[in-house]
Amino acid sequence: MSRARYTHRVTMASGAAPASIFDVAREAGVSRATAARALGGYGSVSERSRAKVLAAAAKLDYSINAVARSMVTGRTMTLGALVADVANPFFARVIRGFSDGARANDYDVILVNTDESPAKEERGLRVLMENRVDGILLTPASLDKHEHLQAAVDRGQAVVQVDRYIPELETDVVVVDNYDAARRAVSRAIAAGHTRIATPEHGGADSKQEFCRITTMEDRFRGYLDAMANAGIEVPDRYRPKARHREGVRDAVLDLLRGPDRPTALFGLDDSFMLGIVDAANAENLAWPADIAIFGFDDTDWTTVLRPPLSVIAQPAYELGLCAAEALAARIADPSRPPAMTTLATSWTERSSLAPA
Amino acid sequence: MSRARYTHRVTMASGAAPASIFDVAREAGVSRATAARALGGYGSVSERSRAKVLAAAAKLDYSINAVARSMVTGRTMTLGALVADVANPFFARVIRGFSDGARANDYDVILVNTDESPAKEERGLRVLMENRVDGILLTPASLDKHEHLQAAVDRGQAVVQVDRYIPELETDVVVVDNYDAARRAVSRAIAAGHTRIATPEHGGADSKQEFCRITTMEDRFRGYLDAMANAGIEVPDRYRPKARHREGVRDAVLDLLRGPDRPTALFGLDDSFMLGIVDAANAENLAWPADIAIFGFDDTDWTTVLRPPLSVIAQPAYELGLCAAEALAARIADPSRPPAMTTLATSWTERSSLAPA
DNA sequence: TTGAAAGCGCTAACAA
DNA sequence: TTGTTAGCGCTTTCAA
Repeated sequence: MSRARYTHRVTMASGAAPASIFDVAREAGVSRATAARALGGYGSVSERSRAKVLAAAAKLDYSINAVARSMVTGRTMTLGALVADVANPFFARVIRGFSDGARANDYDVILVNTDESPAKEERGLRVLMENRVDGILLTPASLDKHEHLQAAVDRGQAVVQVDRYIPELETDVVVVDNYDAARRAVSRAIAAGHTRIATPEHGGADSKQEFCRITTMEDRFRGYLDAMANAGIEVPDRYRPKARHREGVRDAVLDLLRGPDRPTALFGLDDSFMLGIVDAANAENLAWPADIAIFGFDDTDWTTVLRPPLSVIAQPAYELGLCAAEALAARIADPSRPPAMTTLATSWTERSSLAPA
Repeated sequence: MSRARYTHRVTMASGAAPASIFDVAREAGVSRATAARALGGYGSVSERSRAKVLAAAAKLDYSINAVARSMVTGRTMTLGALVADVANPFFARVIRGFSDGARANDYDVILVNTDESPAKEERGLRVLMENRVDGILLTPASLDKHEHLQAAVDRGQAVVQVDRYIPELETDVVVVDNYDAARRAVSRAIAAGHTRIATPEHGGADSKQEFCRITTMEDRFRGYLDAMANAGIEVPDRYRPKARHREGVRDAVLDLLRGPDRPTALFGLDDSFMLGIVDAANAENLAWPADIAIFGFDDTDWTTVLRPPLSVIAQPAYELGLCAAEALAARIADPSRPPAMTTLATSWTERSSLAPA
């Protein structure tokens, strides 16, 4: 019986067990159900009861036990964020947007990093599902390995893919127009007079980690290739070295800059690629745009601190996360609605001239 | 009776309710207790039973319900991160470290942003406590308003303060040696020959948000003042304009650069201050270190992309979060141990010369 | 080694 | 409007 429990509590150290709804009900002189109704704001309660309950709750410093509530409602009011790496500024902004969107819909956010590793992704997914999150934001680690994701979706887990996506997975998707953004930016450079435009491609070996294909990078690269092709410009293989990470890109670009037919423009596929490109230009003592034009993805803080500031494609990272939260909230409310793909617009900000010297 | 429930389930859409430990037990032909012991790896179970249970679990695609487990164990194996803003690269790295440290101790992380607002902090704290997190990482929003934090600590909530702290709160603390780092860096600049060193101070009005004092910024500023005082250099008021955010700092520094007695060096108290300082130097077309020396806090990506790269104080942001997670794990394991303050070392990286022209 | 049964704190169906 | 009661899925005594 409950009595035993309360007798027990008295013998415990102060503050050990927080007041339960039972305590509040007793203090207020009503039943648990009435107390729950008053505190939860559902059902009907008389003004008098409500006042008594609220007073009792305040007196006892009552804090609802969300775990117990989840137990019976079957909903945790929690969303999972399974992203590559919060320390990456882009994902950090996505998560901020997701967090705000979740909050606006009364959800909390559990964060798990995958480091783009399918194995960690699988582990993280399991953890989130064990915690019975109501929905999951996912930036899939790999286009290829995703049986675990398929299994989760098959089980009915609400999932939204963000930034990149696995086409086979029938989930909501929130992305930006990567292909178009890249194609338009490169076309802009071509229109400005460039023909020798190089773009380090995402890929290549890495001792630490297997390579995982990502739609985002592939779409952007396709945009580059198509812009060049549309203009009738051939892209020599050496203008598209495969590289990863700031350092790898730096080295690849250095090779390029020191070799024959030096490109007149460099296009960066994301923030780390841009950093590597600028590193290489700095190392070769090239000024932009006089010696070389630099443009590419992600309008991070630092792009405006350079002299001159870089021309960039800005992604609505925050909105990506915000939309993802809204998509999940909508799907949870109506699981039967067909999966939707939301494509947010990027914006092109031309700062330093793109024209060749 | 349970039977009713299972009859019910059959009529539900496929995949609606995941298998419970009851289902696994039935499938394996053992009791719930035995199934739980086999699955949870506690108590004693015969090899034969264990095998049967594991096989049944695999067959039913069983996923333990962490909510139900928390209900009975009284632990959620979840930690809360109540930080200013994940989108801030510094906090993003702290959170990454925290997340890794949590994972290493089998905890998950719930993330809540406070935007340095005591009101949001209070709300976030309530949410986390309602979710019965086992511990909370906190970057307190304000030195002044913290009754809610005191209440949480009084209730026995495990808390670790990170980056900055409220001395009155008896909790574990993980910070860096802000005062020392600032004092040493400024002393270094003085030794290099500077006397006119200006430092925008954290403060001033903001229409959007009330101002909140933070130990971190105050410690750093004290370090600057003491370094100057120790060298017998007087700091005119105009060398310490109050400012906030990149833009505010930029404007304040512009004033300074355009006025009389232009400083020969600028010290930035954090990443956004550094950005504002560089913005101002760029706007005035000043080159560093020839026209003005720039140095300060946070070794972010972009400080090495400038030409020449900036001299900076690097904070172990990741380790800050990692240590916080360890501190919480230790406190949860032994709530009676006395609160400890961990101070991590910063490192000074001198890149561009600090010497005045 | 196993099983029966109590109960964690809450919600929700039903009855009064 | 209120109270009674039956669970949610799990862990954990206590017996067998």
